[in-house]
Amino acid sequence: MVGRFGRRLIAMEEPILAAHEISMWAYAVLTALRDRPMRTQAALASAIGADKTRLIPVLDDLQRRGLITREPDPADRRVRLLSLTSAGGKLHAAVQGDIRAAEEALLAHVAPEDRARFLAVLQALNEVR
Amino acid sequence: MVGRFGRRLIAMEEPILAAHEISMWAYAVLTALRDRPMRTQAALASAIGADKTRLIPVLDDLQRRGLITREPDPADRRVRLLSLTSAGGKLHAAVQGDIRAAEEALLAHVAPEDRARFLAVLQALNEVR
DNA sequence: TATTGTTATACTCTATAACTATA
DNA sequence: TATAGTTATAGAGTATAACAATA
Repeated sequence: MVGRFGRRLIAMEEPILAAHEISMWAYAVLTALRDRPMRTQAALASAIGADKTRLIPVLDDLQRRGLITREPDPADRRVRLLSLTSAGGKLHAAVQGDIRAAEEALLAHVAPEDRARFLAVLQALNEVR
Repeated sequence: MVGRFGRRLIAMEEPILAAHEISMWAYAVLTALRDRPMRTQAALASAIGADKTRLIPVLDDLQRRGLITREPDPADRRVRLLSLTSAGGKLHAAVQGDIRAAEEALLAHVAPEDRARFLAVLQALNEVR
């Protein structure tokens, strides 16, 4: 059931991401960087559960489109300082808004008191152990 | 959250399936055939949301291990009649038992009244539209 | 020598197309 | 000719290993 629901959500999000010309990984990057800038690409990769090598083309694209900054740290020129540009922040907000609206529409089929309980249990299960 | 929970469940199930030397697709096949035998491989594939071509090595293996039968229909020798053997049924029951036990252990962290509600909402969300 | 990022390579999963056999 | 199943091939997505730059 969880698998089916997850696939349903992904199917629901895909056209939204496509409309903003952004991949799921790119969206994950924007979300992570909105929470806080990162000092290394490896830290970003582990934060979103991705491999560092498969993040590189994603970062290349985001940088080329002016959605993130990616500069060598003057103190240690091996590492790349990553942060969101204002354009990146705006795009993230737009995508997040669309996704939340779609989620709300789906959750509208559930009674409000069940809805809150459902989300709380889901969160609790994710925090077990 | 749903994605994270789904990945967690998959990670939980993987060692169980591996212990029984069975893949996730093979388990899906056994489950579908336990519910009812199938008249064609294509019907089985669509029942479990798989492509018919990627089912073939799975069926080859299950047949070789004596877990399913797979015989040409005498009435139309193009189609293969599929059903579970008793060994297949036993293996499915064993795997399902182990998976259910692991799920119960996880759900034990949730209050019993929340648990039923959670599963009901999950099912309802899957039935929307 | 160790670490960050990058590139090249290989591997897994999946889908598409071509083929065989039956009808 | 049309359909069920099979095989061969190609395409994503991902991970592993080798490499370059910097410390």
